[in-house]
Amino acid sequence: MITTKITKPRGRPAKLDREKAAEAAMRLFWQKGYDSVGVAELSEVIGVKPPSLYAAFGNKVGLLREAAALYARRDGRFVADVAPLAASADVLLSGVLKAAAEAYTIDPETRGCLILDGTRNSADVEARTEMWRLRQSTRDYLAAEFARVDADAPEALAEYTLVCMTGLSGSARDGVDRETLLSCAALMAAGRA
Amino acid sequence: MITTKITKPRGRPAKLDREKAAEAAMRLFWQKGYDSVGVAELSEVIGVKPPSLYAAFGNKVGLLREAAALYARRDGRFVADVAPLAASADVLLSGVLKAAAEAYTIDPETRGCLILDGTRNSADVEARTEMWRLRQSTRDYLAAEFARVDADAPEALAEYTLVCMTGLSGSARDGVDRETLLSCAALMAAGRA
DNA sequence: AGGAAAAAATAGTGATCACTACAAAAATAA
DNA sequence: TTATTTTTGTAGTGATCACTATTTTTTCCT
Repeated sequence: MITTKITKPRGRPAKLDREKAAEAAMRLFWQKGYDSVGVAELSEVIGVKPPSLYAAFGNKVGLLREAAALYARRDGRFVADVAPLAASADVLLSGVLKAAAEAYTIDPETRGCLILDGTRNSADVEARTEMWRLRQSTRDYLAAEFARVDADAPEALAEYTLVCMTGLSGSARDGVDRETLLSCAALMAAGRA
Repeated sequence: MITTKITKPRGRPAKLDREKAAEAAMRLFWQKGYDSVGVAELSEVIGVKPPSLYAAFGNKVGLLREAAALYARRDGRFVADVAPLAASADVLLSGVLKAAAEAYTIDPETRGCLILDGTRNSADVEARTEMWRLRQSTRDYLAAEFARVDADAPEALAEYTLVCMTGLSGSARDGVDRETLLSCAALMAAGRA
C-alpha cells in the first residue's frame, strides 16, 4: 500500500521554501548577472541566513542550477511552446526568434535570457559551464525540430537560431526596445525565406 | 618660437608605458570581462604596483577607458575599414558582419568584442555606461554610412547590424567557431538581399 | 654636494566575497 | 519531562576587492 506522507516531520519546521528561494535567486541572477549577486543579498531577499541556503543548495552554483531549471521550465518555455507548432524551417526559425524578442522584453528588470547571458564574463567556471550545457541542450532540441520539418542543414540552422537569440538577448540587456528587436528578428529570419 | 621638448624631465624616469599598460589591460578586460580582472592582476601583468596605475589612470574605469579607446582604434577598426568601401546597403551590412565574424575569432584568448561584451553583467555602472556610449557611437556611425548609400531606414539597419554583431560576439565568446559564425553572418545579411 | 621634482614601492584602509563551525530554537517521539 | 531530529541564526573564517597615505628611489638642476 502506498501512502502519502501525512505525519508531520520531526524537527523544526522549515522556513525556507525551495521553490520560492529558487525564484528569488532566478530573478536576481537574471537581472544583475551571477557574479554581481552576493550570497548575502540572496539571503536577505529569500529571508533566511546564508547557512540555510547552503544546507538546501550546497553552494552558490547549486542555487544557480535550481534557478536556471526554473527559468527553463517557465520563462524559457517559449522555445518548446513555439517550435512544435512549426511545419516548416522558415516558420520554425521566425517563430522562435519572434517569441524570443518578446520573451526578452517582458519585464524591464529581467531583460534578455538568463541562460545565454546570466553567467557571461563570470569568473566562476562551474557556473559558466552549467549555463553552457543548457545552451547546448537547447541547440540540440532545436536541431531535432529543424530535422523534423526536413530542413536542409538542421544543425547549422539550430546554431544560427542560437546565435540570433544571443544577439536579441544581449541587445535586450543593452536596452534595445521590443519593437526594434521584433523587426530585427524578422530580418534575421528573412534570409531563409 | 615652438620647440619640441628635448631636455629630459626632472624626476625619476617612468617605468610605466601608458600605451603598453593600456594594451595589457585591454587584453585582460577583453579576455575575462571587466569585473573578473582585479587591479592586483593588472598591476602584476603591467609590471608596476597599483599606486602607479592610479597615478596614471585615476581609477580602474580610467584604465578601461584607455583600453577601450585602444581597442576601437585597432582591433575594432574593422568597422571603419570596411564600411566606407560599400556602395549599397546590402554590401555594407554583409561586409561589416563578415568582418565582425572574422575579427571576433582571430585570437582564441580574446574572442568577441570588448565594447559589446567586455562589461556585460558588470556591477560597475560607470564602466557599463562607458562601453554603452561606445556602442551608441558605433551605431550612429553605421547609421550615417547606411544613409550615405541611400538605405531605406538607415537607423533601423544600423541597430540591426549591432544586434547581429552582439549575437556574433556573444557566440564567439561561447566558443562558436569562425566558419559557423561566417555562415551565420551571411544568413543575417541575406534577409536584405 | 644638496635641493627639487617626479615616479616608484611599501604597507596598509575598510568593505565585501563565498563559505562554515557551532549553538540555539522548535518541532515530534518516548 | 527528556531525548531526538531538523532547521534555524550567530558569528565568525581567510581571501580578495578597489583604493590610498606615506615613504623611498631616481633623476636633473644649481
